[in-house]
Amino acid sequence: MNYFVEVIVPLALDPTFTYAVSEAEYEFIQVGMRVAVPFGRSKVYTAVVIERHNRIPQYYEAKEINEIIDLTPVVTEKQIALWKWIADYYMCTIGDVYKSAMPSQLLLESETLIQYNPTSKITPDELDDAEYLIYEALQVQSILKVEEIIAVLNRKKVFPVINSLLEKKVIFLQEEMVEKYKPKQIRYVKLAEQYLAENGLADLMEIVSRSEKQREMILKYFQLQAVHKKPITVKQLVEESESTSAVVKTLIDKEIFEDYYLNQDRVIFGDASQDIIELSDEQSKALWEIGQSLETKDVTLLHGVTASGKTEIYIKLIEKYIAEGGQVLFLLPEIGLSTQLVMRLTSYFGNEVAVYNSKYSHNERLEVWDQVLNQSEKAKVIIGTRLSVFLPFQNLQLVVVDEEHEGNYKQHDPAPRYHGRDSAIILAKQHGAKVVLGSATPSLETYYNATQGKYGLVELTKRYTNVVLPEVVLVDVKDKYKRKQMTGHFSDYLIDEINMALSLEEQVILFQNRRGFSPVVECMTCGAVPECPHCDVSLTYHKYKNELRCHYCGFTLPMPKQCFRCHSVDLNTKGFGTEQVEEELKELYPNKRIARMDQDTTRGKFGFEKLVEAFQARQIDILVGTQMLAKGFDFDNVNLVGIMNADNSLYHPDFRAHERAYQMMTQVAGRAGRKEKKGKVVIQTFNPYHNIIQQVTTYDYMGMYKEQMYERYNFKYPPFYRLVKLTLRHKEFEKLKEASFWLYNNLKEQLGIPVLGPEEPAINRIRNQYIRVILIKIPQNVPLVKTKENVRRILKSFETIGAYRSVKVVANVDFY
DNA sequence: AGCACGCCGACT
DNA sequence: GTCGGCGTGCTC
Repeated sequence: MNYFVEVIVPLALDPTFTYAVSEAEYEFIQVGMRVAVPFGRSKVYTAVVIERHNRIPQYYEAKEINEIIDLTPVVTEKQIALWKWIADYYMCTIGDVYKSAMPSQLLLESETLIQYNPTSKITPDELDDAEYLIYEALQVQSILKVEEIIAVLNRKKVFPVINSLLEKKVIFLQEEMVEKYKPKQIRYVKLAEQYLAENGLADLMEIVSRSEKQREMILKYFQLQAVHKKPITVKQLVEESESTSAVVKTLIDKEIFEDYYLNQDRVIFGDASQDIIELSDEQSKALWEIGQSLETKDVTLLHGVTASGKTEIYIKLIEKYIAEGGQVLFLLPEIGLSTQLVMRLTSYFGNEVAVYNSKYSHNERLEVWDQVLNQSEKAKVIIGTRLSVFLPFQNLQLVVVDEEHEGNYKQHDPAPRYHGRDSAIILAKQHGAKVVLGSATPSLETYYNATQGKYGLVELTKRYTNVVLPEVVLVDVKDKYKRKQMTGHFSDYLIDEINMALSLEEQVILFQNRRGFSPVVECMTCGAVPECPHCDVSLTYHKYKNELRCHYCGFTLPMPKQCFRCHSVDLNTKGFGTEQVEEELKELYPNKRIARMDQDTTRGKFGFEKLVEAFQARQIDILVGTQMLAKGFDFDNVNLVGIMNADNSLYHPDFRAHERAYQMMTQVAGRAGRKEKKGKVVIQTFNPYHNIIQQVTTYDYMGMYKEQMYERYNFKYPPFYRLVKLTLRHKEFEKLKEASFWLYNNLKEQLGIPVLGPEEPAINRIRNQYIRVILIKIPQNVPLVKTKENVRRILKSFETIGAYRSVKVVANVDFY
């Protein structure tokens, strides 16, 4: 009998791979265990077993695995099923998913090591120069890495030399698996067993009667034990008894104490607080409705206006599910921007919460993984970003997706290009768990699903403290300019409002959806605008460093003194960003404390938190910022919010621009008046009669929904059509053009559904690569899976055409 | 994706 | 003559 395992390797390769195992290994291995496998000529990868079988491969000989890494599975079958779903749905390989789903420590690294062969009979004069250099180096250091050999020889190609040395048997290769994770351990003490009996303490006192220090320590131990009922660390014991570790050592030597080590969990929160959450009538009703809805529907949308107190409802829900022993996943679009919410949940649930996101250290991530896998008490609730859908849940009962409409849930850059919310719904389905989606401004897709009865719907129309929604005032900037009532980018009305707020010692938030000082520099003589030499975009002016910067590739240029084309010195800046708003404010309010919040000022590790804290502590009077401001932070002392320019968010060449603009403005507006007082929102715009702006002012979500849905229907967009975007890149314009037409024509002919393109995007070159985009629109009545299979097939045949092989194609499903 | 192999141009 | 460029094919 032959024994094989089917494994996934952490590479962007479609197939799974077959390896041979011995009978004993076969018996031992379970699906979900990791094995180290040789792959290609000299690599060793950590693969995960997804099947055990006896089918002998017909066209090749299976290699043997190197070793089995785990004693028990670290990946569950449900996880593998989810990986398959993601790979299928988002059109990537399962290896891509595997690679990004696992904590890096579980994906061991292989490093090729070169070792001197002591039994070699070759003498140095039989070697050429390069070979001799390596030989010599190995006399000093018996093991060398390939990269060290590169350094020794001072050249890149070293394999021929290594190969020749291997042939001459001067050296041999060693593939060493490096286990990177070492759990941080803490030393604890406990009483030796014989003293655990009733009269143990008395016996002990007898034994140590001659040492006061030892007696004290033992008494302290009993005391601590009685109070905390938890394991006692050596450190704690030494500190509390004001003693030294020498005393501990003596007691251990006397076999009174025993020491032992436990892994420290690096993510530590305090004990659960005794916060008592009292729901308002409105909230209780919503909670009850969610419960009812989840009886029949797997997914329910909680649509509640800003500051309607969704968090309290989530907490009550979570409490109910963990009381039943289930695991709960709480998804956020971005941890960094939700500090307040995370604090709220962690302080409420204390040690039962674990946070999982990519910014945490690898060790912390691995700890959370293990806790979830082992259903630890410390990980009943997982708060995390989209990445958390990959955790090895055992008994998931509830998933909450907060700010469900956020674009951050979608991963764009490296494959897998998955959507956190949608993947979470699939994850929940596997576990038979319930899903609650929450938002003040639900995405059209979700709201559509709710109106179609696919999801349940619960609405909260009142704010938590019964404060009315802020009043929204529109300022027609065009008119204000005409009447000369503008100071810089501030209308007289907005200035009056700011003055009023400041005089009441309230804080003000101003929103400008663009960072930097002013986006572009223009020559006033010839109209030339400096552009990035690698990308097809204009450079952005950053006053702080007085330089021009490309937001796509990071290229920078010192601010030129003259126009690059006509050498005129008359250069001017067009448009404006957060930095300019901040400048103008400093002139208007020289005595006030003004701060700016955008990607540039929050870059540092806790830059964002620091700003939030400073604002909370009222050390900032006026805060200017980008989108970041819109993401759930609640401050009591803000009643005025100004939107500097509502228009630039309206005119993106994107079918979601209007929906996004509505969501963003509504969210920003929601920052105003969260406590007792009714807030005010001032929107400066050139288009006060634009529908979206009108809908924002009247909080007309339904109006926006209906109008946008009408457009989506007419122009064949989601939710009526599913979109797949194919992006092609190549450094040669002509080749790319030809290749993209070939692909377009084949898709068009074979799919029989709308295919658009191949379009040259507005930015048609990034990092010296030209770009073309093809858009596939899949109607509701056309089978999705079948269509994607066809697209895959066509892409395969595209790849077999020699001339197009160097053209990179990336598929992005549901890219919005 | 990596990575080796193999075939072509620019230098010791 | 070699070094190093990139196109091509393969990985169980």
